[in-house]
Amino acid sequence: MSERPDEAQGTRERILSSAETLFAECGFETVSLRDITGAAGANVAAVNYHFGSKERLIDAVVERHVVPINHERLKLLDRLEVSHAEGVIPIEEILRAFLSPVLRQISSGKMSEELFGKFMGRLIGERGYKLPESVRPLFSLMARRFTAALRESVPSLSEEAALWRMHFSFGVMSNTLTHGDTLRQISGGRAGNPSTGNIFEKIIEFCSAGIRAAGKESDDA
Amino acid sequence: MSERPDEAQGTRERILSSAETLFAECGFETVSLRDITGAAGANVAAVNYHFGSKERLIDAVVERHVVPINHERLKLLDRLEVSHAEGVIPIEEILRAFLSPVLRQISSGKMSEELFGKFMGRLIGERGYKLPESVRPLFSLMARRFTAALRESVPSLSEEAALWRMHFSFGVMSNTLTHGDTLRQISGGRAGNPSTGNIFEKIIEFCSAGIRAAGKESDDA
DNA sequence: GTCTATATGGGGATAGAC
DNA sequence: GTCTATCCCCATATAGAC
Repeated sequence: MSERPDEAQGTRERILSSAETLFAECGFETVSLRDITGAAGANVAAVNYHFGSKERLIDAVVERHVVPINHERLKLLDRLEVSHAEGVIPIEEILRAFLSPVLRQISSGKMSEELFGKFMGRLIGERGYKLPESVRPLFSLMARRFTAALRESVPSLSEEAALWRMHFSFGVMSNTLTHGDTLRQISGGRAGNPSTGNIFEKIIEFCSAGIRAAGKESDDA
Repeated sequence: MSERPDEAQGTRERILSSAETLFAECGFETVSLRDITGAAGANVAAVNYHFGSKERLIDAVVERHVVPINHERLKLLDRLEVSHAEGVIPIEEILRAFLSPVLRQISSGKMSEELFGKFMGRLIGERGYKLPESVRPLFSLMARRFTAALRESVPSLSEEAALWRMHFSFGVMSNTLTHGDTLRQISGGRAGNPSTGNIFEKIIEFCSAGIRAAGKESDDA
């Protein structure tokens, strides 16, 4: 807040920036502080000076992307609820509010598309890494808000079903971001080469139908 | 084939078994050979004697589970094609052929349910690890066979759409296996506590509808 | 705030005794 | 086939000069 934009911040930001690139590329555990500081033109000790430990550097990188994206998601959902105050919000729109902030981050050019995909997938998928405490409540809030929106859109959905189907949609996005290229490999080119925006539309089509599916309303164990 | 089931195999098997448990729990990169041999009551050198390197130990663990599961999938699909020779196979059945071998492995008791889920999810999701050469062709074959089956079931599907929707279904399964418990955490218990079989039925419901979705048949970039 | 130098620990791999 | 002992590399973290 009250920092000057001089060299002091410069190093911190350069470390943060190199770290996010390398983490996306190779994972949190694989990348060493030496890799990071080497790429940032800084020194190993600088990391511990600015962040305290590798662990907290990871937290900083994660927060920097996760927090704004989730706030953006909530803001978009707010707007949808205002603009559809008198009717139901189509599922497609709800999913779009959920997915497009990721697209925006990519388009903003702060991170390459491939890199960002890897980063998000890793963030979701890497075990042994726990999300920083600071972002957990945000995730819970997101789950509540989006689930509620889905249920207004599809009244037949139970809360449980809505939660699981939201989770499934999350899985589709996560896995596709991380492994879209795997499909191209094993399919031998028959999967085409759609743009990111195009893939997101495919995802929205698929998940909307999945969420609308008439459930057997299977009971729990 | 021509090995005796004596002590020689004993160590090898114990290493394999401990390795798969630990890999499932903590990931391939995180777990050290010392962790593995410690748990197996064996020695570090034994790994290199039996497998040559950590890399090839990983390959051995992976093959042991991936190959039988995928053969099972293909066998089930074969049967479906025979039993529905005169009509179309419902998508639900195709997905079931795809998912149930995983369930079966879990039920067989060789590995705990949670562990196996984590292992499969990790196998699919962990970057930086390449599937052993020996299983890649099997994956390609799977993609071809299951995509073809889907297209016969839903003739309006383009090959590209079928591949992507198969991939999406894969993502749902993978993410759910790895992170089903995450949902329970962030939802504060409102997601219920369904059994594995129950979750798989939810997945089949969701993905069947997604695969059937009327596509805008969006063109590529 | 940033560096060099170093402490400390753990990793994979292997030589060689048994 | 299995063990001990050891090699060598690289990791994180920190102390202390500038």
